[in-house]
Amino acid sequence: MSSTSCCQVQPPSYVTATPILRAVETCSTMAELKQHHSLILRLGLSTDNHAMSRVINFCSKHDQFHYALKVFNTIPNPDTFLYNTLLKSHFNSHSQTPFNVFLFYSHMLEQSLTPNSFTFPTLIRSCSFYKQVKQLHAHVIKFGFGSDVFALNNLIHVYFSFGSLDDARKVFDKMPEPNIVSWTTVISGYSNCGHVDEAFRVFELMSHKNSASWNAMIACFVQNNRFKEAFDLFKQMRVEKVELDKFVAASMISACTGLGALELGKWIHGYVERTGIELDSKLATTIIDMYCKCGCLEKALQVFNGLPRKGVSSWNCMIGGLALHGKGEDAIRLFREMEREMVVPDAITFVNVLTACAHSGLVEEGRYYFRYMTEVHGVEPAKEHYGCMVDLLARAGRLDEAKEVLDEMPMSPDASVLGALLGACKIHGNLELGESVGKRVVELEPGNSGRYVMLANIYASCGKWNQVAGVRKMMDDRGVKKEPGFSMIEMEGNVNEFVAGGRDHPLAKEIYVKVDEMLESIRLVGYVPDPDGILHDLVEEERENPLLHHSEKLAICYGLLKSKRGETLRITKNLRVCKDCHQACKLISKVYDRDIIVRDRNRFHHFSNGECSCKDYW
DNA sequence: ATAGGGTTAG
Repeated sequence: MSSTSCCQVQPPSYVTATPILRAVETCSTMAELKQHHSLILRLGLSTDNHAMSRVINFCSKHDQFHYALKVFNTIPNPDTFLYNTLLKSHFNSHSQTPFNVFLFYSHMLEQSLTPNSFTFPTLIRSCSFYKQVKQLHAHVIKFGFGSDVFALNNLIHVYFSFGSLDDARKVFDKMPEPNIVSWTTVISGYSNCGHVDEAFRVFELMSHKNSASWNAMIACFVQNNRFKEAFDLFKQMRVEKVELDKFVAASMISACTGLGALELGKWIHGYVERTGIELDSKLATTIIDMYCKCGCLEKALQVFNGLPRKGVSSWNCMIGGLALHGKGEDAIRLFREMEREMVVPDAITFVNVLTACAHSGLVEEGRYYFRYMTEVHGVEPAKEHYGCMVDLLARAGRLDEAKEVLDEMPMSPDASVLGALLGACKIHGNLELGESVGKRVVELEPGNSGRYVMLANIYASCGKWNQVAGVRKMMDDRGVKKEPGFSMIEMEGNVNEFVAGGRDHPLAKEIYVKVDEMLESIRLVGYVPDPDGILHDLVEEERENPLLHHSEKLAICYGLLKSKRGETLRITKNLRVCKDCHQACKLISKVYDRDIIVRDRNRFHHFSNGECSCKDYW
């Protein structure tokens, strides 16, 4: 037998390396991986691209970009695959390690490596400038991926995210064979840019839809506050027997949150439990938020307490929910518990803690946590935190101190910060400051009708009627329409909407009879219409029905008609409840012996036995 | 032999 030694063939590394590479897959921690890594090096595989890509890929899955980069830099001849793997690792990571994706890509080209079909999707999604997208688009074509759906879908996505609808649409329209992902990307692209109707046109053109497509459209309606249409689409989806997955569940629960539709929200939550849909942290947060914002704190706490693992967002959400209900002390207690459980609070946590203080009049506590946030947790105050402090102080009547915070904040105050001060000026009757702040706010947000209304209110409360008229004229000249106020109440699975003086409801006649009866019975216990809510006078259709037929009163009467004694009425209002209705609600709760929970734009009012949970502090 | 796109929180 002749010896084979002269032509001994080394088996390819992937044959010999298989066991160790498979071992890499079974690692569960980085420490384990590092051991395997050193074993790989000892086996002489340090130049084996395949082995190294497995290692890098593992780092990628464990958000260890830093280590991935270190490994990459030791590889003598990385191939396209390795470049792709590292790009992906960077894209997935939250690491702060400085890394220039585009430099890396050009380096790859300099090594005479050609990008393949896996290169562009990641690269395109890593763009931070519009120009980069344009350049990469050219490369996609140049390297022959002009018909590659993966590359093109990513281009569509990124063009939309830079607000370039035309570029995105052009790519989509020219695609030879767009797939379901392309269509869905276009729908959510339009959605994020607020083009709901265009999104819907595209949706209707789709011949094959799956859960993701339905969800994209439902989410589109939800994100653009068109909850009713989200509900309708959901019904249709159920008829067509499309799977209700966790994404659709989450979107619909948000829709319920938007409308205050507790019953449907409960049903979907029940569905999630029945069908064993995985309750991940996002879905859990959505559910908790729904219960909080639909006025059911007990249920929210129950879900929250039942979570096996609570992430920051779950804590944030629950703390925010308590704040919304004016339960400042409870919110602070929960925050303390969060710290004990060693969950690291973030900027949002403190927004919620400070909001809780503001809504409960906990001025000293608010000041304390404002300092605490930076000193103990290293969270630098952002605009929102200053906004909370302004709100906290101003609401408590310390307008001068609020003004100080405003002047001292390092960034320029935006409309929401000034708006907080403005609202407080109204409550505490500081007309001088109110006027100057009001004018600033209007100019900062010239399209926001609420700001004009607030300014007009300030003028009205000191009898400056000429200026009130001036504000109204300014709105007309600029074509700003007051956002119409409406209230909703869910009954027998339907969401009923009411506008002031509206007569569209099928039971309008009975409702108005009930309103008259109700007004009469609260008059007997001292109700006097309070015309202070002059803002409603700014709206044509409300002028005929000042105060007495505000949407919340109509919704309550409908609720009284349709529910049994002792049942709680839950009303959702899109604007803030006015002073007159607030007073009326207190009396109704007493005369009719009903709990009434009103969620307005800012917070909850829980009326019971003649009193409100906000203690008139809102 | 290894990698890929769209949909959900505060």
